[in-house]
Amino acid sequence: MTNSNFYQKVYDVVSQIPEGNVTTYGTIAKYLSSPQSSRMVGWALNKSPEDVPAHRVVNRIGMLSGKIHFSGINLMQQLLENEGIIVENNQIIDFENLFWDPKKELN
DNA sequence: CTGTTGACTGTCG
DNA sequence: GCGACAGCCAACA
Repeated sequence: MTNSNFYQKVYDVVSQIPEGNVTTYGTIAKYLSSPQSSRMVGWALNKSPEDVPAHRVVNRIGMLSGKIHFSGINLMQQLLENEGIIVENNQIIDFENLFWDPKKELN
């Protein structure tokens, strides 16, 4: 990481999320610098390239808060279910078990 | 340049 | 347990 590009780091971390796992905006923000920048993560993902699996990133309660930004309303849920993640009522089931911590995995 | 908004989170009542 | 308020920073009108 030559330059501390917040956006680039977000893309980098999100891209490394294993299939079938999810994380939260706050966790990524905290891993990068400050938890307050969680909104910036969302903003970054708004402009995120298709290479970034933004559908694996949800809010702290495991709810698909960003699904409305996807082309289809259930596209995000479909993608998650396709990876083996159970989603119901826009909320990830067994979220804590599927949670992926970059600070723990990437160290 | 000023003001509002946003894929969030934590704290307070 | 739930609703409301504040903080943070960047993009957009």
